[in-house]
Amino acid sequence: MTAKRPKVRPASTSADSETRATSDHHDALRLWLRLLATTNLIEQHVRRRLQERFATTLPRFDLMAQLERVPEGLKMGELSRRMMVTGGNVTGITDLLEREGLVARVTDRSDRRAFRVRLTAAGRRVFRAMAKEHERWIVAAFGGLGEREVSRLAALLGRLKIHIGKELHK
Amino acid sequence: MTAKRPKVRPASTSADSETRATSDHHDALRLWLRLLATTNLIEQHVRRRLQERFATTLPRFDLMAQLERVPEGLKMGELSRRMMVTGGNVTGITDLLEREGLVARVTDRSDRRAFRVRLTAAGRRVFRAMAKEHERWIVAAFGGLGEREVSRLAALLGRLKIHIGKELHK
DNA sequence: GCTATTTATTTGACATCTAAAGTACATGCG
DNA sequence: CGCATGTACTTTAGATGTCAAATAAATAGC
Repeated sequence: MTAKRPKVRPASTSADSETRATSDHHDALRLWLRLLATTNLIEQHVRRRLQERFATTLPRFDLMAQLERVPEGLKMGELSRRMMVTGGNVTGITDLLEREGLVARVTDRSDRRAFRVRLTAAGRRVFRAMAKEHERWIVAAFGGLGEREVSRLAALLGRLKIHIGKELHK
Repeated sequence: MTAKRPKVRPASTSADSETRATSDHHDALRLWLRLLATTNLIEQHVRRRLQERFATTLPRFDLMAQLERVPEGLKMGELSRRMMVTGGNVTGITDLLEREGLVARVTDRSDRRAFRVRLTAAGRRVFRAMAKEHERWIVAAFGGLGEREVSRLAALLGRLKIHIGKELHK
């Protein structure tokens, strides 16, 4: 494992399994902090721009993004599942978007408890403009990486995500 | 830009700049969504465990982690900077931790506007227990990756982070 | 020494979030 | 039919977050 690259490790000389485990721990922690920091950096960037350019927020953008792919609209529960947030949360965001006239709650004929949330014409128009810029921001954010690196990063994250999925049920 | 690496791309045959640009865009977007999803998965996992095992939250854990390294304590502003959150936010979290007896506000003799926030003895004890488990969770989360992959991922994220830093000022 | 500005923190108003309780409708089953 | 249970959403309470305004103390400049 350490064989391939006989890198100097400044802090620890010994290579017994005890020490090894410990530095692996620190590696994992450091990696986690870096992953978190990087993601947050991009996320904050996107939030700020959404605010500056469109006076809106990430959760609203996300909700609209879900709706844009489904012209008939989605039920609250469906939105909640797709966005991986609580129902109460979806209620709140939908309220605000409705107040802004970007989405509408349409009563569901087959189930009077439920309704479909859909983008309004204005909502669709606004979303398309936002999505276009949003994509530019993301492309710029990842512009420092070459095509090779992008696919490597995607592959590593893919493996990580799958492992976490299994880990989660313990 | 694209000139440097005339790599073959399995999915798309045409290689004119228009098509290239478009699929790069989608690659970047997909990568971003995966990065976000992976990070959130781990983060939610940690939050849930902190709640179950210690009836606490990630921001409180983070604040205590900052304090643990500095026995003399840190001023609110310093905490705010290190945690990369607003001052108002730090005020709130500190209030709660103080209410729980885990940190204490100590008046600063040299500046009557400020004070130092420090871990109490109980806070230090509790934090050490949490940190120990926290590290185990993280190690387990990244357990699917080998040492090689960990350092590759760290390197890629490092590059990304640096690029974003520059991008942010535009 | 005194005012103008800056710095440290708190407060207040809002937007997200979650978890848990409440409401209203749907559905299964005797 | 008529109730028991389940489902779809909303509501409420509490913790995070942000930004902007309010306080209070330190410091700069004249």
